[in-house]
Amino acid sequence: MQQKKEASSSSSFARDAFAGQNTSDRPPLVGKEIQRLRQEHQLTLDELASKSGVSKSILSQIERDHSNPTLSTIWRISQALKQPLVDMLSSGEEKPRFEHLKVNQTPVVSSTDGKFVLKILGTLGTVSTLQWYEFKAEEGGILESESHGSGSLENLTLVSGKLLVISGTESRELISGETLRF
Amino acid sequence: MQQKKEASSSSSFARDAFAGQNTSDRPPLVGKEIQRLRQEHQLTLDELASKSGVSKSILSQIERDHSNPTLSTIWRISQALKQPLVDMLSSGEEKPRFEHLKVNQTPVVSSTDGKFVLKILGTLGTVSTLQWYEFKAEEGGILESESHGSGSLENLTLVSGKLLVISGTESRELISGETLRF
DNA sequence: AATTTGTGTTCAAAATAATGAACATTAGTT
DNA sequence: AACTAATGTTCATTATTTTGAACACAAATT
Repeated sequence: MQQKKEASSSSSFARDAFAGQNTSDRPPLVGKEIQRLRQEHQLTLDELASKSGVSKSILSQIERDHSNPTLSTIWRISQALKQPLVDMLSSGEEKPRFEHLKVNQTPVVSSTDGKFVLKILGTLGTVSTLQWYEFKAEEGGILESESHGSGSLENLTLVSGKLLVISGTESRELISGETLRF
Repeated sequence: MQQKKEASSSSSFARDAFAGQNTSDRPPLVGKEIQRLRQEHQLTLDELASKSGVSKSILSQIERDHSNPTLSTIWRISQALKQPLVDMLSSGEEKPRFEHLKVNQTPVVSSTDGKFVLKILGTLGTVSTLQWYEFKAEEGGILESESHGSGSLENLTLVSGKLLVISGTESRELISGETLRF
């Protein structure tokens, strides 16, 4: 065998699931992330356990990275937290770099009648496929937008008021505070 | 226990790793994808086994979805195939055209003193590394957040008011309409 | 055709992930 | 403080993943 973890002396599971590996070779540590998500959803271990069908004892261990979960386990947890599975696999530490856009540096597009304002809040540096807008409209304001390309995904959150969104043949009406992804 | 797979009659592993689950609740089937990648790299099971440190027997089972791999196992395979772990899991993920979050379905975190409210507006399906929040605070409200993972980038736009952002040792003060990326 | 060689599958044993119950710990009440 | 309720951790057991060796099968070589 390639690289064997030392046999545990007496307890039935390894104290640290990934004890013998160095930092760069280590599988993603999902514990912190899962715990964060669970707490954001205001769930206890018991509640998440019954929602996900995963026992709370193993949830506890996974959150503290004392166990090396199975794909189906991670999946069931992600389902219960309504979180794409992939999201839980990012971890590590961050090295923040600031980029501060002042008000007058923010590009603005507005209609001739002034019924709406679209602020281009930016494209994220590394993720060039992501764009970020603020959109304000007066009563009856209409914005017709080009298709943003096949496979593009829009995430629209309405801060206040009412909004009718039409995409192709489908349409939805949003009220204040709702989010539409399409 | 929630839902038990029937005990296998004699062999030591389940015939189908996810036998008892219906289609929509099924964890992503990584087998096909792994097999495809292995063949693209022109590796035999033996070769991938020695590259990844995962035994060829389990590789065989995983490729045919007869086993439910562990996170570290998937990780070691993805490393050997020089493939982002995430790509092997995303194949089975589904993404509805519209996803409409009603106000009361939006998870909310609020401080005990009620001085701030954080809404989890969602994670974009395809760009799974993106999360989206709405944050409201009263005068003096403080939110302390965990690290969001290595290489993560935050894009914060202040709709109104004033906000002091502290990350590690650095800090910035924002006024209404400004955007901070870090 | 028989033999070797390469490749994938199955077997029995070992390691460990998952479970439910008991225990520990914290927070809230009397 | 003592008691209770709520939440998280550890324990003993069970279920299943993982392993290395043996097996089966196919393709190539003699």
